[in-house]
Amino acid sequence: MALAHTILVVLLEEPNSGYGISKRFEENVGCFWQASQQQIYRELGKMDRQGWISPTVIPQEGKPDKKVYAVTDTGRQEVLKWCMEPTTPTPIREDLLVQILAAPYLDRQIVITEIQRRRAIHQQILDHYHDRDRWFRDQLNLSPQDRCRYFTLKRGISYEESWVDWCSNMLDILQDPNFLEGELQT
Amino acid sequence: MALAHTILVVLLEEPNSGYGISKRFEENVGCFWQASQQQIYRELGKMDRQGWISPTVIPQEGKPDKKVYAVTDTGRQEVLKWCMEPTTPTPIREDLLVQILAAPYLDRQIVITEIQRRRAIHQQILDHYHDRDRWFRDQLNLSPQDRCRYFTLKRGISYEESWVDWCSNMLDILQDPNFLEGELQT
DNA sequence: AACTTGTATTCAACTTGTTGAGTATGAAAT
DNA sequence: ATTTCATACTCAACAAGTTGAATACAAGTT
Repeated sequence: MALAHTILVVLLEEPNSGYGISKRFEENVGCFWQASQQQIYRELGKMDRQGWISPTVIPQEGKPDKKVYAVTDTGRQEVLKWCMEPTTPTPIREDLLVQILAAPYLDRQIVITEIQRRRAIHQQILDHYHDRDRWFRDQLNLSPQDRCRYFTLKRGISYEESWVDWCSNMLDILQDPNFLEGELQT
Repeated sequence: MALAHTILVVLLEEPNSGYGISKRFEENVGCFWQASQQQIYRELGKMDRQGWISPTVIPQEGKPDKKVYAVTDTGRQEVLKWCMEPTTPTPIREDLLVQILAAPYLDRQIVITEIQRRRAIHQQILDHYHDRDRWFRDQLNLSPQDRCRYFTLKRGISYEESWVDWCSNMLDILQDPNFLEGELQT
C-alpha cells in the first residue's frame, strides 16, 4: 500500500485535495513515484474509509467545490510506522530492454531509431530536472522539506543520466562500422 | 501485455517449460524484467489460449513431466510486431524515496541506516553483475543473442551503479557534522 | 526417520495499475 | 459561437502483480 503512504507524506506537509495531490505528483513527486489521477482518487477513498485522512468540503467561487483531506492521528501514526520499515528495490520491467533482447530478430536500424528516441526522452526529462536543480541551488535557505525533495530530485537526475549514458553507449556500438560482422539477424 | 512478449522473446531462442522460463528470468532476464513463477505460469496459459505458443508434454525420469512450450507462427508475428512499436519509460515507484521525503518527520539515524542497507543491496547486485560482465568479456565469440543479453546486463550495471552513487552521496551529506543545523525534525 | 532442496505445475483471492467514460463549471482562445 | 483548457470529482471494467496454498516425486542432508 505504498501509494497510500506516499499520499500521506504529501498531505503531512499540508492538507490538499485529490486534484491538488495529483498536481503535486506531477510537479515534484513524479521523479520517484508516478500515479494517475484516478488512482489517487480511489486511494483517497480507501484512506478515508480507514480513517487515515478526513475530508473538508471547501466551496469555491468560479471553480467546483473541492474536498480537502487532512491526515488524522491514526494516519500520522501509520505513515511513521511504515517509514521505519526496511524497503526493497522496486522490480524493474523495461519494455525497451525486451526489444534489445529481441534485436537479433529485428532490423538493426529500427533498434537504433528506438534507442535514439528513448535517449531524447530521457535527455528531455533530465533537462527539466536540471532546471529544478538550479532552482534549489539558488535558494539561500531550504526548508527541511525542500531539502528532502532536493534529495529525491538528485536521485531522479542520477537515474536519467544513467539512461542517457547507456543509450549513448549502445548507439556507439550499434553504429560502429566494425559491427558489420554482427548483422544481427540470425 | 509486455510480460507475454518478454516470454515470447525467451522462447524464440529455444522452447522451454514454465519452470525453465522462470529460471531464465532469474539468471539473465532479471536485470530488466522480474516476474514470479505464478505470473509466468498464468501468462503461459493465456498465451496458449491465444495460440501464441503450443505445448508438448515431455515425460521425464526421476522428475515430474514438463510442458515445453514453443512459439507458433502467430506468436512469432505477434512479438515482432510488438517489438517494432515505440516504448515509453517505465513509471518509477520507489518506497525508499517516499521515506526520504518523509525524513523531516523521522529520526535521522534511521534514514542513514536504511540508506546504508540499500547501498549494500545494490552493491551486492552490482558485484554479481560484474561477475557476469567478466564472463561475457572472456568469451571470444558471442552469439548475437549473447551479445544482446550483454547489452541488457550493461544497462543493469548502469542502473545499479547510479543507485550506489546516489546512496553514497546521501550518506556523505547526512553524516556531515555541518549538517547539524539541519536536524531534520520539524 | 524426518527435513530440506530442486524440479514441475495449478488454483484462488486479493491488491494495484490502466483505460476510458461521464459530470460540472468558468475562463480564455479561435 | 464553439472549442479548448483548467479545475474538480466519480464510476466501472479490465489487466497485471502479489501472496499463499496445494500437489507430486526424487535426492540429499541432519
